Amino acid sequence: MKQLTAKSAKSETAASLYELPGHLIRRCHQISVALFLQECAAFGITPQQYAVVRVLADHDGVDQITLAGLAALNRTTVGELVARLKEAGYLKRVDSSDDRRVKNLFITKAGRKLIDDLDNGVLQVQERLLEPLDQTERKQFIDYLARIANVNNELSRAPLRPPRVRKGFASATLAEDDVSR
Amino acid sequence: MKQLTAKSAKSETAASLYELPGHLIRRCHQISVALFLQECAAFGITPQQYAVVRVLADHDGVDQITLAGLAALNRTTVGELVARLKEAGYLKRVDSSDDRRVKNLFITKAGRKLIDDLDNGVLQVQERLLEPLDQTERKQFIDYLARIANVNNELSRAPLRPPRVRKGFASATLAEDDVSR
DNA sequence: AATTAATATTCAGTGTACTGTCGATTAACG
DNA sequence: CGTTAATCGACAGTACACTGAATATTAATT
Repeated sequence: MKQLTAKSAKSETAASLYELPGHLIRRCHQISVALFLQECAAFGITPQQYAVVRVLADHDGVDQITLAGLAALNRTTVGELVARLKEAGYLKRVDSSDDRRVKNLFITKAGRKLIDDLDNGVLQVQERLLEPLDQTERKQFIDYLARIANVNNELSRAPLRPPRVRKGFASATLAEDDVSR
Repeated sequence: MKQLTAKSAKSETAASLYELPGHLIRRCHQISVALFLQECAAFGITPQQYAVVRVLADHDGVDQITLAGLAALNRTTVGELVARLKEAGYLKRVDSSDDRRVKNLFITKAGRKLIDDLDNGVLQVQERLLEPLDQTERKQFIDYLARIANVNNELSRAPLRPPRVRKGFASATLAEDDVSR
């Protein structure tokens, strides 16, 4: 038995492209990136590069795969980002002595300074992005985003991953809890 | 006079990376893309390619720049997408007789069939994406996204643009109004 | 009509975002 | 302890997402 709703009518396209969440999310992402680049133009840094350095500030010494998980980026993408950030002097790569496959990544002083310098700018970007919403709506919006991102995390091709606890390392940062929520 | 809030304390970083709307939007975008690719794997099509064909279905015969505006994509990106979609047989490119700079783009029967075939899949993608939210929240979320995208539209590096009314063309589709809202 | 300005497309270059595969190395298993 | 499995990083390949400049052409201005 056919449903007699509007959607079952053959020629009627489901919803306007301009109302599809996927399309809207892409546009919001474009705007977010544009605002970041504009705000941080003086530093010649991208949002993804910022995320990588920022993660490193809290998890100094991790390997690239772990870093990718913590930044929700693909391993190959992180490899390229790391190469550029190393070139720019914001991080260092050191061959691990424990595991000859691994390259440990360490934030430099310039990297820490970058995070400090960008702190206000990053906040302002978020402010400008959310300007169309009032305070209550902003909280809700962020909550919705977080729920969608976290509940569907494993559906992503580059999911967020907490750092694996490694052999003799007593994890200095209480990472596990921090990431998942 | 210094404010004595937490934020003025030097070492305290403003907000967790994982709570920044920009970062969350990127992760939601990743998930949205992953879901689309998975759902439409049989057709070998990406969300952006879908958007382009979809726009063309409503604005057959437009030039690339107009198409870029209607899909909120960069002109160069659209050029590449068009090349691939032409190769795949979903659209045709015809040199304009009016203006020798212009290449008019036309959707093919295969293109229209694609849109039809993908209709249900696209709806299911949105459904799965928004699953963490209840019906009321979904409406709100979409409204928030639309407001952020539309109010900040001009801040994007690839803003949404209604089609310019061209010389002797009585625009068949009521485009203007459709796009802005 | 000649100069200037604007527009459509393309090209070269950079950066993000993956997949699939490979070599080197380490961990797990029997 | 030796085979197998898993893991880290790199490479090749594809697609999206831009910027800035060049080319060709049309529109606007003097």
